[in-house]
Amino acid sequence: MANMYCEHEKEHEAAMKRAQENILASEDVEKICAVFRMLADPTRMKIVLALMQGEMCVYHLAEVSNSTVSGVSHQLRVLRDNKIVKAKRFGKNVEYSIADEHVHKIVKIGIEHLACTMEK
Amino acid sequence: MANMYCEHEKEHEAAMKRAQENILASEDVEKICAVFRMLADPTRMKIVLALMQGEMCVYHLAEVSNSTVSGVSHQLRVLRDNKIVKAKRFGKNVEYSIADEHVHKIVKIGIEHLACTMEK
DNA sequence: TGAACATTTGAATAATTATTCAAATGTTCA
DNA sequence: TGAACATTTGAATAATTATTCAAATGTTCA
Repeated sequence: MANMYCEHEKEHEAAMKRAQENILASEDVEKICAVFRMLADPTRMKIVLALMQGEMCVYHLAEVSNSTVSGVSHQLRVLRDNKIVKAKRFGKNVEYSIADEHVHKIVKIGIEHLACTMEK
Repeated sequence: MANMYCEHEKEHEAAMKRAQENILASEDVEKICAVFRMLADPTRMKIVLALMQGEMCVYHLAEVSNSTVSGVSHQLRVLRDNKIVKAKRFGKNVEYSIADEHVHKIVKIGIEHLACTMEK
């Protein structure tokens, strides 16, 4: 075969086709990113890691994440908007919790991945 | 019990303790975030989604992600630095692939989570 | 009702980061 | 060696976003 771009051109182009037919073609890429973007900030990650241990109110989350109540509340808003956490009011307090089981799974695998890459 | 902060104070403080004893106390929070930060950008996510279908060189990745070769190369560098992808040179070309199985898992669960939250 | 407390919100500021363009580096092959 | 091509790199610019402070809203209880 003359004029090859690279040694594995056939396989690469087949993979490209699969990728284009797949989710990549859709407008969902931005939405998938948004899920991970929620976990990409230290304050939000601390909030999520804390809530993985149990439900908590805003004041406690501020303390545990070494942040201010206002700052945590801003981040809780975006976490709520992106369905990472959910809120329930109890009187003057609002109790936050992890929105669904996928969040637990994702974070756990992220930690596993990190552990793996560090031990090498 | 007089002077309660909130109805579930006991449970919340227990969860706080667990969180503080846990990973939260360590300096690893930033490192965990870094893993997710890699998946939080559309260009990088397109690269990763493409590579999940098979190995590819830079030129193909630029095409499939609707980006420039230079832009993709910049992103490939940070993906490599964070152990999300790995590179292997074949003559003039560099073939990229997903670094390990955790990356596949994380992205798949992210997509599942999205699907779940959308159908509600 | 109004005082006390918990949470949320908006606007401003500072910091982070993706993209772009030009130039450099690596590799093959005649 | 040097021409051709693939990839990488550095610096500059533009855009995104976390944090902060002040003010607003929600809720309880005397």
